[in-house]
Amino acid sequence: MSKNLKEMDVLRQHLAKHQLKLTRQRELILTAFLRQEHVTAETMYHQLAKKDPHLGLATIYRTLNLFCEAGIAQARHFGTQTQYDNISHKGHHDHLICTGCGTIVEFENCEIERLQEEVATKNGFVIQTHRLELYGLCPRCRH
Amino acid sequence: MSKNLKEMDVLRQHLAKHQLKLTRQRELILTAFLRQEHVTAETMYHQLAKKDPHLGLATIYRTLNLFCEAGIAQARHFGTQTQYDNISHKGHHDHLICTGCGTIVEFENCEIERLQEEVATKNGFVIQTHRLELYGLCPRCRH
DNA sequence: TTGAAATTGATAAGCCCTCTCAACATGATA
DNA sequence: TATCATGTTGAGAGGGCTTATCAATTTCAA
Repeated sequence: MSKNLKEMDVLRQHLAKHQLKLTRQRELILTAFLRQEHVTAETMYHQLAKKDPHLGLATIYRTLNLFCEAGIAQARHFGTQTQYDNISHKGHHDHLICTGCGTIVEFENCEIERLQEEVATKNGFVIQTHRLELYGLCPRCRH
Repeated sequence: MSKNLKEMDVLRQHLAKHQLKLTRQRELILTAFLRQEHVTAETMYHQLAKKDPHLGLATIYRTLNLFCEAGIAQARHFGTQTQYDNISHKGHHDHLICTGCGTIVEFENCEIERLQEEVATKNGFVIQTHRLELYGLCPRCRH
């Protein structure tokens, strides 16, 4: 609960800073978004159809993109679709993605993160964010 | 030269194994593909228009996807387009991307690759490919 | 050389996402 | 609290990129 409030505040601040408004739809979508690790606009569209049958798909896309700008979500292209990851609820994590069944396993590896910083520094870059995806076959799809 | 022959052999073997045929277009596209680091289907379409004005865009897409299946190329979604990377000509590389000016710096880091394998193994996965992108500010954009 | 089977080119179709715009909601202001 | 300028929404049209369709053509094993 308190976590949701925290995210809601991040959103509120972002909205205030850009002369945007907090709408019923944005609250609804944020609440549902925070309950999950990754979502697709399409997925949320179906999930939320029960709570608000008139919620439009365009609004979901717009709102998820808004979350990205606010630093609450992160867009990731997977296959032909865009996945929106919840990056603020818990620490950053990377993905192991099964090319067979689409299963996504999350992982964190400090050592890799440290090496990334090293590479960035060596090139004079300051990292803001990163994305690491390992594609392969999960145990079940390996035969 | 000998390298191109090597790739051509990889393709030939893949074709033979799947009852596919080596066509003039496939040779043409492979030769052009091997000369570059990353390409877009659209890019190749324009490049090859001079050599073969009737070469269709669909054929290029089909052929690049074929190269992916043969292990010669690797598809990567970048923005709204698909980039096809030449992964066999030289080693795999990752990207440092400047969020300020869009500059892309390539890098390789064996240690990171090794740790990725470790993570995959720990989760029972067999990695086929991966993608690592570090987003941040380049030296010039840091003020 | 022949012919079954794969491939091509042109374009239609499909998918995912964004744009458009009239109707509506929000929230700063009085 | 009422007003109203401005942002937002929903529905569908539009758009960019990629794949499917299919008749004509090419490949290659026999």
